[in-house]
This record gives sequence, structure tokens and C-alpha cells, in this order.
Amino acid sequence: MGFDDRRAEVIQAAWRVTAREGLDRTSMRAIAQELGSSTGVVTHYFRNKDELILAALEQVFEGTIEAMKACAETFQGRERLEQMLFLALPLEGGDRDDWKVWLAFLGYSVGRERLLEAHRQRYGILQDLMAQVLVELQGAGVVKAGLEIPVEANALIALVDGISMGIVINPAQFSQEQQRALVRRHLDGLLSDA
Amino acid sequence: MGFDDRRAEVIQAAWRVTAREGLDRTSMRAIAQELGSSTGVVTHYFRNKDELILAALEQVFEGTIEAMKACAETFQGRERLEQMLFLALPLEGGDRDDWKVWLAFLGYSVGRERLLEAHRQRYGILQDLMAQVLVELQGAGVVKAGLEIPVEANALIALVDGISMGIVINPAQFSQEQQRALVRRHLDGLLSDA
DNA sequence: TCAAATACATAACAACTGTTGTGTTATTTA
DNA sequence: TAAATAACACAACAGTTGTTATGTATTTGA
Repeated sequence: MGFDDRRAEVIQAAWRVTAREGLDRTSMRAIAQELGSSTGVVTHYFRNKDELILAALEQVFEGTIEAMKACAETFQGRERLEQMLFLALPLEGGDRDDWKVWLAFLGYSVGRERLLEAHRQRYGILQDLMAQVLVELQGAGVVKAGLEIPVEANALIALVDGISMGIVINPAQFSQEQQRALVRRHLDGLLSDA
Repeated sequence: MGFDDRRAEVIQAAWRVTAREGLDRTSMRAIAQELGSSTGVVTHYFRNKDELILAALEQVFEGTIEAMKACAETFQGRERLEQMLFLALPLEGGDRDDWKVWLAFLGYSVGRERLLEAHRQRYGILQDLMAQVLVELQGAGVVKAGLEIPVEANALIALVDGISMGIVINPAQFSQEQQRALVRRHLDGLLSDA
């Protein structure tokens, strides 16, 4: 087990503690305890807590981004958009933990311009990915012509964000099928009538 | 200046510190300093920090809820729905601070079932309000028949949440007019074609 | 007017925080 | 095999946290 693997274990431990107890209770000692080790491990792999937090944030983000990219290559037409968005939704219990952590990070970033900038950057990547898919499907005649693609990309992300935020607050708010139906209905407005 | 007025001042000080520096830096001492007083003031009006946080949360929520109710009584038909949702959007700079605080609270509530339950309750109030408006407008023939009203109410809230979350991360993400256009387009799908 | 309650200020408390330094094993490298 | 580096454990650090107790003016009430 190499350096990066062990480092990833630390990140995952931090992720678990955050999902379970919240980010402000994710102390160095709490992470070490979750690992079954001492704080020496944590400080060995990360200069300071900010670096650890950013690494954990990146892991949560990178996971879904990669999955969405894979989705974009496997599916065609309307299904490509649909599956990409479904992937980001908290359809099952496990996905909700990712959103818990994500929201904890975002709330923690309020008032910390450095962390907010990190969020902004990741969101930019997401926006570019969605916009790229939209443009491609527009070229194929699947997506309506005459749309403001960047705005539509942001709108799709906002849709998923809003649903997920509601789920974190109240998991019973939307059933899996209701989540999917909302996404489908939004997509109906973007796709060519043909 | 009575007890409740002074208490409200403490809450507003806490609100300002949270919007500026984040919830975890909103300590008793920071609030007191914002007030230009000592921590004795804070402890005098609130048993503990949780009670203060919940009070501040309630103030943020109550403000928009009351404004939305007033909106519901002033406007008719489609405009009623539109204006209520516009009210909750972070259209101007000031509204964004409310959303900052709201997101900071939500992130802080992750892993704290007691605070999450408070969020759930407030959201329930919002849902009921929106559902009530939808039912009324449905009776007037403005809103389509055959809709699942509770789900549609949640969807409207999710729409506003998603947009607002994006704005907090990147204020330049949506212009005021783009925010309004997204809400209008969503409403188009709910209203009778007539 | 005199006691009591209110509205604070101040200080101390123990608990917890991130960080740093030092010590101790393993593991690798030469 | 000897030296060096990595991978930890552990302890101490100064700072911050919420909470509580105690003190002191100020206002209120009878």
C-alpha cells in the first residue's frame, strides 16, 4: 500500500466523520480515531487541515465528475443527459451521504473566500461538461436550437442542487421516481419536439 | 427599548457575523464584539448557543415567509406565484447575505439531528404555503388540473434553492433576469394553456 | 425610599482546537 | 549491513470555544 493509497484512506475517514457528525466536528483527532490511529498519521499526509478539507472536497467532486464523463461516452441522445443528471441525484441512501458532505463543505465555506473559490472552480468544470454535452446534442438536433447553452447548463446543475438540498433536509421529500420525473420534465423543455 | 428588541439586536449581530465570516466563527465573543458589548449580553438573552442559532435561523426564515404571505394576498393569478418566488430569489446583493446565512446554517446542521429537524419544520411551512397557493390557483383555473400539488410545491422550492445555491457559490452565475426567466419557464409548465 | 429585579461587565473554567516537535519503529536504499 | 528515510505514536503548545459564577450599576415596583 503506497503513499497515495494511505492518503486516500485518511480522506475517506474524514469523509465518513463529516457525513456522520458534521464538518466542524471533523477534527484531526476525530479523523485519527476513525482511522484507528493517532493524529500523527493525519499530519503526516497533510500539511494542515485546509489542505485535508480541500482534498476531501476534491474526492467527492472528482467521483461524480468521472462517473458523469463515463456516462457521456456510453449513452446517446436524450438518454445521455438524463443518465448524467440521474447520476448526480441522491436517489439512494449512499448518495445522500455525498450530498451531506458536499453541503457541509459549502456551508463551511461561507465567509472563507479561499474555499468558495475552490467551489467555484469545481462548478466551472461541471458547467463546462454540461455545456459541452448540450452543444453536442444540439448539433445532433436532439436539443433545441436557439438556447443559451451556458445558462441552460447552469440551470440543469441548479435543478439537481435544489432537489438534493431538499433531500438532505428531508429524505422523504422526493421519491426516487419523483426526482427522475422532475429532471425528465425539465429536459422536455430543452429537447426538440421532433 | 424592551427585552425583545434588544434580543433581536443580538440576533441581528449574530446574523451579520455569520454572513461575513461563517457560522463556525460566529462565537459568543465575536457576536458581543459586533454588538460593541461583552459576552454577558449574549448569555443574558440566550441560555446557550444552540438557542441563539435557532433564533437566528427563525428570523431569516420568518422574514421571507411573512413577505411571501403578504405577496400571496396582494397579487392574483400567475403573478401571485411569480412574485412569491421572485421574493425568495437572491436578486440583489442584500438577499444574497440571507442565503449565505441560510446555507451556513444548513451545512452546520449536517450531523446534528436537532437542527436538521428545525430545518425540516420550516420547510414544511413553506411547502404548505406554496401548496395552498397552488390549490387556490388550480381552483381558479390558472394552474393545470391533474398535478400532484405537494410535489409541485416542493419542486418550486427546489428550483429557488438550486438557483440560490449557485448564486452563493458564484454570484455572476445568473443575472437577475436569468433567474426570473428560469422561474417563469418552470411556471409555464404548471399553468393552463388557456 | 428601599428592596428586588434587570442589564450588563468581567473573569475563570474545563474542554477542545490545529499545529509542532520529538521519539520510536519499520522500511527502503546504497 | 549501515545509513537514511518513511510511517507513525505521543506529548506539549498556545489559542479558542461555550458555559458559569460573581460582581456592579441601573432600572423598576411596592
